[in-house]
Amino acid sequence: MIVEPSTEQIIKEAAKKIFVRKGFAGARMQEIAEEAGINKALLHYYYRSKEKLFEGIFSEIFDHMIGQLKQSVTTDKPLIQKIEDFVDRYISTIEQNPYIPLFIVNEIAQNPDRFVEKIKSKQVFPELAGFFQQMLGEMERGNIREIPPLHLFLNILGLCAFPFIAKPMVKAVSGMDEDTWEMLMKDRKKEVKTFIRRALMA
Amino acid sequence: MIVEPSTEQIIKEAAKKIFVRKGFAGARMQEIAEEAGINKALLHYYYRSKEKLFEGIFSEIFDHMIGQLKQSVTTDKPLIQKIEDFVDRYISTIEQNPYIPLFIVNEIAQNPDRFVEKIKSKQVFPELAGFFQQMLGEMERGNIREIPPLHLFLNILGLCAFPFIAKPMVKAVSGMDEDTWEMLMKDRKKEVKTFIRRALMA
DNA sequence: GTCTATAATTTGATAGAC
DNA sequence: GTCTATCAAATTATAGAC
Repeated sequence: MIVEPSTEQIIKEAAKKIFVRKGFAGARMQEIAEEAGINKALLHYYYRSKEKLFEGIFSEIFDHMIGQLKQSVTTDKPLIQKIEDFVDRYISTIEQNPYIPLFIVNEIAQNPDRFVEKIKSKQVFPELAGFFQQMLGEMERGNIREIPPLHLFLNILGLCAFPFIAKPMVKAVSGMDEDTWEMLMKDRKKEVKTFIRRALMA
Repeated sequence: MIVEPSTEQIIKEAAKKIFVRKGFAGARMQEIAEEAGINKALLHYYYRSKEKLFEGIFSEIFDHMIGQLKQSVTTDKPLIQKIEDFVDRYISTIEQNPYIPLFIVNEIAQNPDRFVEKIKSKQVFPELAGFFQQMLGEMERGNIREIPPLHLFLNILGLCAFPFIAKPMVKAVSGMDEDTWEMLMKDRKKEVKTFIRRALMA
């Protein structure tokens, strides 16, 4: 049974697409309306303002990413496998939404205060603390090499997310075409996992 | 002998500051004028339009970064030392201009075509090709472990740049204050170099 | 060169008919 | 709910005096 999407849903999808590509400052209500196949007035009928529309979109996207992030970290597996699950899941998520990481990082940078409160309520820190404890435990037991957990976490995030954040720059600088890029990314999960494993294993 | 900066130079500095923080779409000519301590009309007197002003700023910043990048890669040193020099230099450069990486990546993402031509003239690819050849050589000789050069290069770039690109997000998510962040970054060069060395050495 | 004042354009938001 | 028409504010750009 196929339900056709409500106007509200159509607007949300259109807004998501435009906001994610152009950012809040660069997005135009007119463009969102066109993308949705309606007019500007209707945008304001459903959402009172550009600000409110954006707020809804951003929350949805951010919650989804945080949710993904938590899932891999919360399981009961041994550290190395947990890290590799994290890499697989995180890169898969990004591959499906390649513009998202740059979008999130950018909007928070533009307006950090707006998000501090929202994020606190997400309670991601306890999960991370557990993850870090597990790292420290493995180091004490000599199973992995010494490295401050936060640096290791930054390394993992960076190895996963950076290529997608920097893709337009890398392609421009190297003159790489889209096919070559895709071939490169096809191996990315494997290469990242190998790189991390080598760095951690004594 | 101290020469006081010309109005043109003052404008350029002000514009750089505002553009880098807000991006092209988010920056306002009024704000740039205020930052420079002049009025909007004078901006248009020296640079014809917002677009032209931005173009000049971006080129200068981008050229500087590419120049830094090339320097470390072009020397005659052994690979591992070349990589470690690169990390030191790159992170130092970023620390002095923490907003630059996100700015560059973002503006290229917004308007890739604008830069393809400009970048080609920079001839960064030959230098990179030499760097990659050196990597392959070291792998053949068994001095470092096997890894596709482009992946290794992405890893190095990501490990250096990502923390600064994601700083606002990381701080927001973890509730970290500025002092703690600075303590973390104080060790960043060392941690990155160690991580890479471990991953490469058999 | 630098300013004030203002034009021209873009853009978010609303009024009101259907 | 959806549209057309229009307003109000913001923003880039220019004219013209000094």
